[in-house]
Amino acid sequence: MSTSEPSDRYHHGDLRRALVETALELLIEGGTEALGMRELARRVGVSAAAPYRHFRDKQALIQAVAAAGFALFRETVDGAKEGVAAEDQLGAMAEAYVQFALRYPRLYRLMFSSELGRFEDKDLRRAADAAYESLAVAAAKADPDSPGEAAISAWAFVHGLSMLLLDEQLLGVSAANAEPLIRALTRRHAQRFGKPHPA
Amino acid sequence: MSTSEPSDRYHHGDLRRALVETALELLIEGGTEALGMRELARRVGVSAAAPYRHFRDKQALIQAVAAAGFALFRETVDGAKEGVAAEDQLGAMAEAYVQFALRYPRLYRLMFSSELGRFEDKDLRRAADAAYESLAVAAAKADPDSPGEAAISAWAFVHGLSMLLLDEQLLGVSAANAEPLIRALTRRHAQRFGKPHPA
DNA sequence: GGCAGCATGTTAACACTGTTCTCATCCAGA
DNA sequence: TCTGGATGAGAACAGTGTTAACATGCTGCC
Repeated sequence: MSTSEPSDRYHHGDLRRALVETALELLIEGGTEALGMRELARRVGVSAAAPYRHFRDKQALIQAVAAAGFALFRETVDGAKEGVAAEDQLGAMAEAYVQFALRYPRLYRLMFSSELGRFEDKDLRRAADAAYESLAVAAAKADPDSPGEAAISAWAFVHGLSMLLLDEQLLGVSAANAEPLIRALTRRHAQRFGKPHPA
Repeated sequence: MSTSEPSDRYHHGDLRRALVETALELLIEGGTEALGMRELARRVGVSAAAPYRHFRDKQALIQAVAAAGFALFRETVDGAKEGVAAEDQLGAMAEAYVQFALRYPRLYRLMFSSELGRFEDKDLRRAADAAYESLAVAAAKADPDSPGEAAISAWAFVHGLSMLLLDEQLLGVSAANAEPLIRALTRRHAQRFGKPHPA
């Protein structure tokens, strides 16, 4: 909010950061529809053309926002394993993953909605891969026999579950009262894939 | 393509259907960016205002497109279980599910991307639920002990896997050569959740 | 058969958007 | 101190979604 608002100088001082921060707020509140270049410039208190000194495109701006989202995301998921017994870490992280999606639904959607060309923007790609890694290593540790498949499976599961909850596709389960279900499902999944193959 | 193109009359004849069909093509080819009211009208050979006689909004048009997508989706997934042994049906459907997502990535994204207000449009909601059902009953059959959880788990898994493949988030796995992996993962998942609890 | 009414089309306009010019202002280093 | 480059403003352009007012064609009623 009030990181730095000098506001009446000709040069803003740190426009690029201000743009990304405000864009993030705009996105979180109003979704991708509410995130427009002009509206953004208005909020920051700057002319409509100014952002183009810092971002080639609207798309470039969006990529930066998504990258910021991935950083926050990574912190959250990674932090969830602190002080947790090794065998429960995967479950804890999975839970944190889904809860992040539920807390910032529109941001989460943007991060994975992409026609934001995740392939061309290196920063974005790195941020996304980093987030993937933190869950992948936990999954691999839990199922050393087939670490690759375990990672994919875990990631797919939490990602899919998050999307379903966001869409309220799960009959009778609203995002509000979903916590117990999340707990049960993520733990159950982690357990099944965690234990060595059951013969 | 050539269902009916009279083209030079003042009244089109069946504009609504033509709009949805063309919008679907437009979406499949160019993604949600390429799907604009004016461009759509142009393609159909009609004035820019004409679509508004049949759809209140751009959003309403998009909802109709998504509903059509869900219908096609459902046919595909449902059809995959024909002539397959009962115990393999869930796996076959899961495979068909992911392959649909890979064949029509932009359509699939739209169907689940929604800020298309899946809650307000009854037709769309029904179409989506119908698609959900067909996989859910197969999952429930495979794991009668906890049919609810099994359904959610299966759905989440295939949905998440689809999204990951679309994003090329899976390192080294491009959509092109993904088929063996899909086979292995879906079968493995179906099996694990299919067999009654181990231990 | 002729005619009213309604559904469906058109044209013109509005407000808004992303984007790009050109010009103004500030700041940093020679 | 002065100059050049980075960063801002302002005006303009093409394109968009949407609406209002008008035109056309089809259908059912006398």
